[in-house]
Amino acid sequence: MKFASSYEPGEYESDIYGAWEASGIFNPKLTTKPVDDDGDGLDDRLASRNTYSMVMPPPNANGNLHIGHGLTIALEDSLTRYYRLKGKSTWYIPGADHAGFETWVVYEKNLEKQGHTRFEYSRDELYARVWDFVAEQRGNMELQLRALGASCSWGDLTFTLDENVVDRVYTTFEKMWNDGMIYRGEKLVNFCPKHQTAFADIEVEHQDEKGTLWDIAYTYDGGELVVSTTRPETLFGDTAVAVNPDDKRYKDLIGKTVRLPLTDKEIPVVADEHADPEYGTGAVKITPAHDFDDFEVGERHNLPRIQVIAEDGTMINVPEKYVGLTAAECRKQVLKDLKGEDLYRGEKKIEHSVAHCYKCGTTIEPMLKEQWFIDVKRLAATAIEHLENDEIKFYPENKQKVLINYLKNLKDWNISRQIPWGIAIPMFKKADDAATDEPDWIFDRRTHLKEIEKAGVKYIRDEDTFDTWFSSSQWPIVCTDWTEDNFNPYYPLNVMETGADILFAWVARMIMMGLYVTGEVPFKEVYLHGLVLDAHGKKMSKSKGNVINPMDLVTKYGSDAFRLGILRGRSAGMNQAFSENSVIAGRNLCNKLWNISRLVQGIVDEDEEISKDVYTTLNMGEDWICRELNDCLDQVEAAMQSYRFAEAVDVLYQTIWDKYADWFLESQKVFKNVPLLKKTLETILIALHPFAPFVTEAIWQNLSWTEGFIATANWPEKLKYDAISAAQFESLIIIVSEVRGTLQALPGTNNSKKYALLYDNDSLVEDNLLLIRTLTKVPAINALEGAPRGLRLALANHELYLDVLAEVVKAYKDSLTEKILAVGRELDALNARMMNPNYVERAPEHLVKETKDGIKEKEALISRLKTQLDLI
RNA sequence: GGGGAUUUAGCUCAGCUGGCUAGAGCGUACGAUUCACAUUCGUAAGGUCACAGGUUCAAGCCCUGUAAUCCCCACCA
Repeated sequence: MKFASSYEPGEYESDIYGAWEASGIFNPKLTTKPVDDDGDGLDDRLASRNTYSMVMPPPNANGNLHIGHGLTIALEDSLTRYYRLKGKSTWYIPGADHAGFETWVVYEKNLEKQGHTRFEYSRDELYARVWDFVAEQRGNMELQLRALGASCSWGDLTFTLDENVVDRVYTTFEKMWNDGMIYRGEKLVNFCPKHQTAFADIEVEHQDEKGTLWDIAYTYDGGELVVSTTRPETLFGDTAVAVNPDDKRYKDLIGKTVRLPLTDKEIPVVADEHADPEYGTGAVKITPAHDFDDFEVGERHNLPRIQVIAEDGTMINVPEKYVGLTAAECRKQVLKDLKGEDLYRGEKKIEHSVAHCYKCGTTIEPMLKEQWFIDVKRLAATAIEHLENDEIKFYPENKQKVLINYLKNLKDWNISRQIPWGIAIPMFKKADDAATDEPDWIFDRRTHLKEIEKAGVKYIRDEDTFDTWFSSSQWPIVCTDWTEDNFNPYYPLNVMETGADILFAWVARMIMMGLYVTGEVPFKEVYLHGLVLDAHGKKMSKSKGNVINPMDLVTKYGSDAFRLGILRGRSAGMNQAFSENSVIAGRNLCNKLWNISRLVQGIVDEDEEISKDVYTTLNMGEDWICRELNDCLDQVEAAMQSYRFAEAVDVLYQTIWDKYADWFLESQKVFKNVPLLKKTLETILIALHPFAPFVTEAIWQNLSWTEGFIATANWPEKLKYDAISAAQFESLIIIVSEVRGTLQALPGTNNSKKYALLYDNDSLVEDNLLLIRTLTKVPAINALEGAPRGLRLALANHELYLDVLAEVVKAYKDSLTEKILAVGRELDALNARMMNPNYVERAPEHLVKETKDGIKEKEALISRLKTQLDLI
């Protein structure tokens, strides 16, 4: 016997994955290069284009997968496998991320542990070291993807630092440079003093904190202007004081100057909307080099920018006594000195939000730096145009609007990072001593060289690297091997599946860059998943100790169980709870399916004649299951079409368990239809395969009559059945359920063994005596002779009695009365509906008819129940 | 300040274009059991669909308002 009594995933999963991978079935059938086998000069692929493509959001190359990856793979692989069964040339392209900043942080910590710092090495040395570090750690993640069943095309795995990625990034950058979309600007950037790098706006986290607002007097002849600030230490960088133009209090001061405290400087008073008359004193000190708003005020009024805090967080360009102090020390000293000079005018506690480094939590210091920026106006405008044109369908739908809203307010994109671990920015600066007419900066791909020479002029490499999102934004282009001069059947991607949290950081940028490079949107649909929360809906975090490791669950319950479990109760864009229980439910389904197969194989084995392959339906249970399976296939297909994964899994669960096993297979213990058993089992196995690939394949390989891999089977065709016969089985289900329910409700235990069933004038029952007896377990079913006796069942169109003594019926009286009342209430509701002339007139005809039929049925039922009650 | 969500059974969630007599899993209660499966089988209890109005023959679903919870963006001198 090939089938053990329970399914042990650990015994099958890795072998199955190995066999799949070795067979090459995960590779796309169509190439990305032109094919002309028939020699007609036309690309043959155009005719046979039937593709389904998707890229995997690349997990960190040297990390481990977390629960979010588990969900990602469950979603993406289900789609991939579904469309593969549907006959598409599927291409699920795996990736690995160099995870610029993340990896750098880990590496730098490592370096520090060994007593070194980044400053001891050149950028090239650091890059080489991190490369080795990553290479050492690499591979785990890829094994874990396999364990989760990801049916991706491994030969096409793209690492974000691969040569072709860098190539594409440089090509795009060059195009943008030539198009004048790249500029070098001295701007304020979010700078983390600990990590010594700049961040994009999107990478900083704001937190509400308590702070102090100090009032400081800026004097002038004949008075003083009191300003409010949370950062007194930056006053040395003040180049103006702003007041609101409508603020009557300060009207006369506009255009005059005031004395900058603790210095002998005079700074102007300017009128600017930025000053809010309601806040503080209504007068704001302007420090363009250390505050984002002040920077803008400075631009409007052409104010100088004086940097007073250096990258290491100490004071520069300040009076002698403050130089070299840390910002915090300087603040203390300044406050003390202000008090000493009687310029301190009080303080109050406030709450304000402060930017922090998302990795280390250090307060972000806005820092004046020369950086590379992308002018996003054109990119954003084009993206908005295509989005408003509905060229990309979003799941959930509302994200389309959210994205457009974001793009409308997008600021220029800082793409420089001061981290060695990344793609070098291919820009070179003219050496200082080269006084020629040549441009200051030139583009060149030779980033492996520290300096280059062009037309006799020496240029020195910019040491910065690209923001990871700049290269990631071209991921669909790179992964599908898209080129300018070649038709590509896999671009645009059919779908982009990723986390809702990176809608702005990644999805927005892929759309902008995809359009810029290829002129087409990079994908047709976007599915965004939310966070996986713990069982109580709380965010998982190490500090809370509620982190669930997907691989632990895979080991414990199997890969399929994990996939089924994590898809359950999940819908697009929502943060949703997850617990081991749902994985257990998934495990149970796998085991159920295993045992279903075990039973079917057993019946097939006993079959004496070699059965025909062609099935026919011979009795109503068989017609019924065909109808139900067709219905199930319809629902699964509809669900997959609109990314309702949980619903697809749910429908399959119900169909397999409650319909196939509980009713159809039970009925097959009476009538055995071997060809149909084979056919229907194949149907449910294939339909479940996208979600539970391993157990379905394990069964497929163990069954005696199946061939090849289920992973490349054809999606099942609809089954043929007789509709009337199928409907009759529905009646039989109602009869059996009523018998079971009534037997349970009767006093005593083991009732099903005690009481026989009596029927009168009922062909459905008469024709199915054995089946009903098997399903209800009653000892006998007899034709009623003479007057009715026993307990009449509350069924509309059947004359069925349980052969029980009068006293047992009496004990059942209360239940009977209750039942009559319940049916009465339902009848009243239906009658009320029919009494409403508007309903009869305006509701669709079929509903009115349904209501009428319902009334008749309930009336008949009540009269029968009443007769029964009268007999007692 | 701007934007986006959520609120349905004890818990976690479905309920797509209004037709609902509101579903599932888990949990609970009761019962079963050599003969595919205790990772099992059967039966049942459990809901003012957050609240208040409105539209409609008909509202969990649409509209208006309220409350609670959450997220994102901007601002906070």
